[in-house]
Amino acid sequence: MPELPEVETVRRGLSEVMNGRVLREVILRRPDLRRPFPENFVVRLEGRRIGVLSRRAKYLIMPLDDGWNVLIHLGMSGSMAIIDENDVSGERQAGRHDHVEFATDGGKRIVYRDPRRFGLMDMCAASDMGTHPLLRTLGPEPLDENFTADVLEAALSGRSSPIKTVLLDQTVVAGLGNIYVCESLHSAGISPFRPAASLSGREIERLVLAVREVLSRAVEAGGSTLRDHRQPDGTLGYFQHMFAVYDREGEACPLCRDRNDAVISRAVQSGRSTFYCSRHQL
DNA sequence: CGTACACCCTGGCCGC
DNA sequence: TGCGGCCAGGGTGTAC
Repeated sequence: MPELPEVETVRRGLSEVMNGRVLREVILRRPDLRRPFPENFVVRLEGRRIGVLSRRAKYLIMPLDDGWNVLIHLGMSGSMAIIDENDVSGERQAGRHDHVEFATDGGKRIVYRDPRRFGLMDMCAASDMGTHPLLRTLGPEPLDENFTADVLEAALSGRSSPIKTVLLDQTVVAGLGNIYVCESLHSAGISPFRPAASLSGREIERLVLAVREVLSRAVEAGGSTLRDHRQPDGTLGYFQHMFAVYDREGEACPLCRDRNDAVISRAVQSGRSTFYCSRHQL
């Protein structure tokens, strides 16, 4: 579930209760997620003051006042819940998939849930952000200025794999997942099956614009659900969003409204579902 | 190096 | 209601 817009939404929600706060207590309920937690994780966090939360690709970055950063990846099923300690007065019991808790000096408890445990947490010195193994190979941020048609064209050149697959490669562009790749290609009118290197300069320009548009609209949608619809249990990261093609096999293509024969198709590429409109994605 | 695929893990849904 | 099979938004390791 969590791709760039969802992680960004989580970051914004957590910022309100974590930025500038001291970590009063950290609880680990198991030794690992997808990989083990860093050595002495709890001790290295407790008592530290948090700086300003940021994000790189699908990683949440929590800077500490001793020059270390905590890296958090939500994997496929991770989410964060904000709990007000005054509301529950210690009677809350941890759910089966509540693996980590961060309690702050502001009276909030942030709970990391991840049923499938494909997420991870790691630590990285602020000076190593450019060299850390998890961050080093990441491509450009799609919403940054340096994600340009020229940069994408260079990354696509020499790649014979389908454009769908290549856009999922985090070294090409960082933060897209299966949903937003489908949405972006649909919006740009480009077939997911095209060899990446076969895209023309004009198509690549369209694709860059589409990626930007699709992602920023999703971030906006996340922001509004954050404001208007904070869930009762405080869960962040799951918000309703209307997709044009994703999971809409058999429905009419919203970009081909004049044609009642234009229907969303589903195919499997590299073992993952692709949703597309064969009429206008060429 | 680029590509294809199995795999990590749990839960939800569908058909029988 | 129970059960097997299939599916899921991510990333990595391995083999070719």
